[in-house]
Amino acid sequence: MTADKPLRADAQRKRDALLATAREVFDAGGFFDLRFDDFARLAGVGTGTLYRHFPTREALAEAVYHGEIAALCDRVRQLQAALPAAEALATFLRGMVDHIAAHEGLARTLSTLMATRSDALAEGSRALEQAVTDLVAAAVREGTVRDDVDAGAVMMALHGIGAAHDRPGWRAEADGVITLVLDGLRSSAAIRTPSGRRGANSGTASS
Amino acid sequence: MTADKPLRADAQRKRDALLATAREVFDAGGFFDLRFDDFARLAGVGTGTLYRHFPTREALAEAVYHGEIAALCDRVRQLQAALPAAEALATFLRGMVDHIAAHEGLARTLSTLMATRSDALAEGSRALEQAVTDLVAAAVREGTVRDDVDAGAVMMALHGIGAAHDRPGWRAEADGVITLVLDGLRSSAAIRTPSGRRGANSGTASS
DNA sequence: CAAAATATGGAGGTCATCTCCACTTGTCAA
DNA sequence: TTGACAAGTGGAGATGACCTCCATATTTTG
Repeated sequence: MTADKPLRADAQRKRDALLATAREVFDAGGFFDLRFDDFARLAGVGTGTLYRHFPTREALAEAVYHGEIAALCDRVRQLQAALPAAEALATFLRGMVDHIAAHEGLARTLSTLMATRSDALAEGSRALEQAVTDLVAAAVREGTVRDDVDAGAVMMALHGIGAAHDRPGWRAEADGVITLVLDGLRSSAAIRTPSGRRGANSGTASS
Repeated sequence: MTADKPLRADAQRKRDALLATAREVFDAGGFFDLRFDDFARLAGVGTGTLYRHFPTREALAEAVYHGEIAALCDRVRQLQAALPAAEALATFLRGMVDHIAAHEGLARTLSTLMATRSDALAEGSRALEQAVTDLVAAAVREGTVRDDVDAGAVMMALHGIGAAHDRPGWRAEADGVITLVLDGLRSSAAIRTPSGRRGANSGTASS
């Protein structure tokens, strides 16, 4: 995937400068308010160079995002190694809320990107999704989590939390979502609903 | 809120044309791929007229969105009148997934708007949020739903479903989220977790 | 019917995005 | 070290979307 092309020394330096500046702006949340050209100047490179390294805004974002994802994946694996799966999952999800809370700008930027151009970003976040899926699968094997709900649902809920981060009562609501998801995931909940499969299509709210 | 100004006959006709076209493009999901000027031509009006009626893309979207929201609010109230609150809530949430599935383009457009410019849209969706909040409150009074989780959490989960609508296994995952939320909302789940308040800050995933 | 009020539409200004290429910088073999 | 070729740079300017402005057209009213 990452075919390391021997990049020229000079080029590497510029690229790093771009990436460093991007990270700053990204985290400050002003990623979309800044003219792309000015962004180049801010990083101390010419527009041409900026476009050479990152053809689009999204490409740049994706590069920054990549490191972030890697760190989160590491954390998932650390937790999985240290705790029972169900607990690891709970801790990770709670920690995710803290993390998003601590990096508001980043969350904002990411959700915007997700909504507009999901192609590259969705691809990049696949790794995190895989890690979470593994964790959920482990919890299912433990018997502490129901097996009739896809791990993707957890990602979806997480996505909702990130995307809605500018709501007034965000923190409380985000904690609420996590609580609902975790309690909903307990196997006993599945037992309490023995009918199993739930109908997919029913009354539709016509517009 | 909607102070009806006596609009000139001609103006009303143009406005309707704009709105009708908007709804089509909106539903087709091409709302952001279409040049705003071309949009005017498509509706058979001049650019000036377009901008007179809807100063920004968002304003136009908001106008379309408004009707949608009203319909959903109606549905919430109908269900609440016809069923026990907990059941009404479940039916509404399941129905929402059907609805989003049936209007993919609209869901896509809305989530994009939410992410980019939440001001007007968030304001417009307040009505729906209020209706859902009422419904949850009724279920809490019934005793069929826990009282320690904000109704906003449900909206957040819903938001996540809408925003992630282009995932491969969307339908199954969306149903999964709803299942988790509904099972998580059962009062008994709260009883099973008697410690009550959950810590807000713990280990953070440093980046 | 005339005139006053209201609305139209599209030509053109403004500004962010992106391309292109003359020039600079790095690399490598001799 | 040096020359020469490859690799990269940067910013001037083309492109094209967004929005404003106002001379003209359409309604409404007295």
